[in-house]
Amino acid sequence: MTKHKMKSDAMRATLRVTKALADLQRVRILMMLQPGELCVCQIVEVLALAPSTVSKHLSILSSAALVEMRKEGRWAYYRLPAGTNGAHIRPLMKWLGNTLKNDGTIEQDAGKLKHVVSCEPGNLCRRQRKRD
Amino acid sequence: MTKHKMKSDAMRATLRVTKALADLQRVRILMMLQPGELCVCQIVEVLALAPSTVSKHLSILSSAALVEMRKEGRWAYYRLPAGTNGAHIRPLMKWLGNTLKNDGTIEQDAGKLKHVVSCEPGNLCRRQRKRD
DNA sequence: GCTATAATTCGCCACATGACGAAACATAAG
DNA sequence: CTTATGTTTCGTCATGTGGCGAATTATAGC
Repeated sequence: MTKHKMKSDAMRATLRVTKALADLQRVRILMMLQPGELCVCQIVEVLALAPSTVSKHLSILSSAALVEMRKEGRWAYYRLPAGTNGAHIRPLMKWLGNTLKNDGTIEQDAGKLKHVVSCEPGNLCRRQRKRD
Repeated sequence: MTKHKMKSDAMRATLRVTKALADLQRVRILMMLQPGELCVCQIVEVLALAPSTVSKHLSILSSAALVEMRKEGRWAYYRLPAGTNGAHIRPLMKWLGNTLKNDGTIEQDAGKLKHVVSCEPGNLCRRQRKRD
């Protein structure tokens, strides 16, 4: 059963996930989200990339079901999928967390995050605009 | 300690692994190796790719420590790292196996493998040469 | 030593991917 | 309604990646 023309649906989903994990910036995002949800501008601040670039990364992570999104007003908050939704990829996240223990980049990102989360998103984006 | 200029060694290793997993052919190879070691020409036979291409894939998997190699005469046998060597990536392989349960491509590969392993490597390569 | 052969390395090409800025979109504020 | 602003989409470009065949390497057999 479920044979004709299904052409490896599982493989497609699997590769969406592994490809999503095969990029430095996306791994940094996932690790940043471990403590809790973040809005796009906060991620932009830590990664120091163009908003459009970060948005693209988030959409790739989203397609792989590695993150979930929530809109609140003008802001978009991203988080790791909780509960049943995240069950499938939980082992991967655990592996990621283990292999990246003590990684310099991740530690620095966590440091920056501490400062970033203490600001209102609004102030943050205003600051980003100033820099042009 | 271990700070100055180490520039995220863990991250480099992690990305070597995730990038290695982010390709259809390499995932097929890893799944093929679950039952046991295979020589290059057997893998070539199943994937139906040029030997040079398969060799490249195997070297990428090797750099990521996802496979080990053993030379016997003219033949090179590849296998999943066993015991302590494979401990780090075991969770990943387990996840891969789970998500690819019932995948069409993987099932077909397993089918081809049954026929391929029943031949001597020598005969196999002879057959491949014939096809030019 | 020479030939045959399994595997790898190299050079090349087509295509995928990540980066940016500009433009478009959606929602809050005036 | 109009403006301001956070995010996304689109177009473009530079770089990375996967594929092959030719050349190279290493080992078995004559």
